[in-house]
Amino acid sequence: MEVLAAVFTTRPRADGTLDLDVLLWQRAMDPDAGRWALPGGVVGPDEDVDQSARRQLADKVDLTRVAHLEQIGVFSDPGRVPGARVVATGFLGLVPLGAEPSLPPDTRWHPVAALPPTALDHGGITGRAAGRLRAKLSYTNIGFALAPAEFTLATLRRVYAAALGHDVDPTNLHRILLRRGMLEPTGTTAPPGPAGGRPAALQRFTVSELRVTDPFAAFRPPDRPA
Amino acid sequence: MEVLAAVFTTRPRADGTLDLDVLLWQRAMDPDAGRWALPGGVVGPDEDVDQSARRQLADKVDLTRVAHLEQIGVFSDPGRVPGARVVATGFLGLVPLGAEPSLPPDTRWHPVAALPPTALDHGGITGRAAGRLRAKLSYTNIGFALAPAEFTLATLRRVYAAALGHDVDPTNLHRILLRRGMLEPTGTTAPPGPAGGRPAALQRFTVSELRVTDPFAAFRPPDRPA
DNA sequence: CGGGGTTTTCGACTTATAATCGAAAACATG
DNA sequence: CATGTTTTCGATTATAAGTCGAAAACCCCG
Repeated sequence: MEVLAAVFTTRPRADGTLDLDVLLWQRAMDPDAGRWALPGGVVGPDEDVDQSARRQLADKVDLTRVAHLEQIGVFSDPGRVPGARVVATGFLGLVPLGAEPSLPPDTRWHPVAALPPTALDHGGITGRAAGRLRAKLSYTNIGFALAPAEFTLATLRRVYAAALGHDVDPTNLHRILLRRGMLEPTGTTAPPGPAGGRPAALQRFTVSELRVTDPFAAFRPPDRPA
Repeated sequence: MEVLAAVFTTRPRADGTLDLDVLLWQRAMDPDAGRWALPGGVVGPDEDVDQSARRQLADKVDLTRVAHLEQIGVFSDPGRVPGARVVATGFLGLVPLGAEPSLPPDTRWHPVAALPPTALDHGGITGRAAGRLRAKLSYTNIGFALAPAEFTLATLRRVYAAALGHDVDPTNLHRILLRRGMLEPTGTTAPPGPAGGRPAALQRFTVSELRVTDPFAAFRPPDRPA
């Protein structure tokens, strides 16, 4: 029994936009030596898989500030690794923008849109994790785990755009997150950029743990509060 | 490594409404002798957990017509069972209304709303599975796995009401499922009940595998098709 | 065979939420 | 202080869901 974590963050690109990256380390030994793998390892006898995933990230890639970590599924194909059968629990992890830890050698962030050759089934696990992230961005407050503690709406827009893979409308983003009570202004403003312009109000997420908004109010009972 | 499946179906109650039930068997041996447990068992060396769950259901409770089966998570607390640590993968299974198989002795359907004393952590797993079912009813076509092949809108309403735990509006149910392209009329009608009344048009789900409707179109890019 | 009772179906309206657009606000620079 | 830039927000439109009630289509009974 092992755990494998696809840890994502967004990192600045040259053109000012952000890129969705996943943390991978390059295998030195066979099988799949030279290919890139997800961090993880064997689950200890006195920990559950969630604790184990946290521990492995701290131990192996010095990653202690994972803002969110959740199971995405069990990968148990008998042939997923050569030799004896190893069952893996896959995780989705998120690190806020700008909170990247110093990485050990052989460990690097890679753009999810252009993965290097991946080891074993780690590419598939990464894809599943990215899909889960994209889905949850639209009906949960999971953005808190990708955004910095305080941020401008323009920054949040770039974070969402990077994770979703398409541009988002800033008016909608603001109004929807406000309506759901996920966002609130800090009261302070960020200094304007080099080109001037109105200074942006700093925002924060109201809660820093996963909250689900009713995906659909559909079929709602007559008397239930909205 | 074991699998445990919370298999649900809806069954008629005396008052004409439906009840959401889960399949449990009564343990004869310790630990937790006499308490009720989820069907499942140890994963074999040449099968993955999904195949294993299907096999166990077929072998142990003669359940071959599970219309839907999906992972809901890994349960790995070192103390979840006495003795050596056993990691379990939990599953949500669904059986259509009226498709109940003949059950082995010691195996019975129990109302989810009033579970008998459950073994180990099986009550918690059942709760998680029920929550997943309720969530997916509102943004997927998962109803196909609870409804018969053909059904009237009134029946579907009762199925949804049982699974969700609250009444649903038939007009909304119809219009929403139609709009999403999940439902279509068969062209035939069901005979009216003993009290007469307009005969109901028979309906069916258009697809019989899980389809997710965009939970939110939120943040949609300007040019993406709806 | 026509009226009253029953159930289903659907149109019409209201409300809630999201998408789009553009103008106003608030700053920097020359 | 005029001009350019970025942010913010109000106004409008579009889409989806919730609510209501009437019409449709059947039964039974007198």
